[in-house]
Amino acid sequence: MFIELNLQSDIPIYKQLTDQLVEGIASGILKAGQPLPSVRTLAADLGINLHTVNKAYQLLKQDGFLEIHRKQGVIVQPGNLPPSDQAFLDKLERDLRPLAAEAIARGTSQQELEQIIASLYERIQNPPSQGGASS
Amino acid sequence: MFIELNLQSDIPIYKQLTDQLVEGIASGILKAGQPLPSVRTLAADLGINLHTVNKAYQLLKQDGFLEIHRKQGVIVQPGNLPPSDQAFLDKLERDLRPLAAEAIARGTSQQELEQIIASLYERIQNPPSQGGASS
Amino acid sequence: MFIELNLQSDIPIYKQLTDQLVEGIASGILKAGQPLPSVRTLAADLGINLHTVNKAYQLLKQDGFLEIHRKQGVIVQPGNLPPSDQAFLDKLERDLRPLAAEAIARGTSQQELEQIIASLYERIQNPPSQGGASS
Amino acid sequence: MFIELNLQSDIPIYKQLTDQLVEGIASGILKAGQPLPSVRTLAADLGINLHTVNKAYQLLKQDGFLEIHRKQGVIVQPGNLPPSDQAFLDKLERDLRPLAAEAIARGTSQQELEQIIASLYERIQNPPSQGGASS
DNA sequence: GTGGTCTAGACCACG
DNA sequence: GTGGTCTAGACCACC
Repeated sequence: MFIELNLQSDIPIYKQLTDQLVEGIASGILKAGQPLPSVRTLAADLGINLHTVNKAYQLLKQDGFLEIHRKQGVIVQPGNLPPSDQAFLDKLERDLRPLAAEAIARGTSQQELEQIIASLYERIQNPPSQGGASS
Repeated sequence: MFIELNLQSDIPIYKQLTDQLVEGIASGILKAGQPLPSVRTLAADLGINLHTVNKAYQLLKQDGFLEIHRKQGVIVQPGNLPPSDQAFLDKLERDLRPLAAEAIARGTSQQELEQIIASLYERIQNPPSQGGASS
Repeated sequence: MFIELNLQSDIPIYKQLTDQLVEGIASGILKAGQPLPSVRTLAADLGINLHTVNKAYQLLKQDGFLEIHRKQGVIVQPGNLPPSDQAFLDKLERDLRPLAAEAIARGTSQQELEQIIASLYERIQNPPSQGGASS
Repeated sequence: MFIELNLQSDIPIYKQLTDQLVEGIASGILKAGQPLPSVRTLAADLGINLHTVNKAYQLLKQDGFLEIHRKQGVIVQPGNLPPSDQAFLDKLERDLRPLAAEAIARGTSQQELEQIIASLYERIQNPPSQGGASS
């Protein structure tokens, strides 16, 4: 797996895990229907607690990014990924609001912020490990 | 004060407080040098504990948004607000990354996200209570 | 632990704690990566409140002397300790200034003062409990 | 007066006052027997509370740096200034200890610290406003 | 009156 | 069991 955890970070491990799995889906590294390691396997690989992996998987299942089957194991949502509906856009705005407010208070221009967004879109959609590997 | 807390939210109260105070500064509702309520007063107004208000004030002091004085109480940083330096932009990017990743995974276009940013900039910089109120 | 508090002193308890922990790090008694007692354990050991210990730990974390983890607890900064940069030397000078001024006013010679410094360096770097204990 | 207060500082005003008066004595700017402004005058000059000046004067009187007379007002100790006795050297060491410990922990060399001391001795004993005014 | 410090005891998130 | 958060109530330093 491409997962890299920082156990010293202030960000909870399960959050790092969900974030990177979602980014894997966003980038196409994880494709629809693709199986993911079992809870035990991934926990062992990453050297973390089994419950932590399970929590991450359950959260992603709730959000519709994964399907969890007793026998088949865990697979990336093969049907429709959760949509960009109004509820999501509202949540996005709530999350962005304090970031935008601090940016404004510090004098960061709207352009600077949008440039960061653009840079992230570019890099997430074209991850380094796939560059020129498409042929 | 214009602060509105949701005591049931899973966002810590002190975080809601700091966020809204920063937004107040960003919007110009809180002006440089302006005094803020004492920890006790604000705590009483908001129906929360004085230590929670104090924690929020201390964090904003650390970040350079407030000055705290023995007698004078708390005032909005009258000198230079913290700048939009590279360290801040880096932190901004780290915070934005998982949001952008989920947006991409859900099919939110870069334009939609930038529109939310634009909307936030507009609304934070021109808060309702100040919009053209002079006419 | 080697911590000794004077609860009657006018020096805040959390300050006594941070001072002694920093001295422990300076002396090598506390080694990089070494775990420290949990806030509850240390508070109980020292007969003080857990919040007081927590405050000391948080301050040392801010300064880069400690890392605080959810499960693992608190450990001495295993990476780079905070450096002796210009900002620190400036702060040191600001703190030393009133001490030097009073020393001069009382007729303490520069040599006497430097001798105290030398003595402190010697004793902190070679604490009693480690002095040649290998023979 | 040469006193400069920073009302925004974390250092209590009375402490800034005593520090600067002691430094004035150390530097020779304030000479033995020299009268100091009355509590009211100095408070008015500095724009601070009368009680704050009074507290500073009382502390310096306790330490033997000033004499306070009902009619004559306040004068710099005309007799013997407080000596550099063992009690003072002990206090100096107690105050220096946490500074030295942090310096060691950060890798500041003993030479660097002594250089700061030397620089302070030099500058306090030869204040800018007296440079070349001795002839 | 202000903030600074300390205590006591509670509940929750994390792993 | 760990730290994180919140509450409640107290005393002190500063001005």
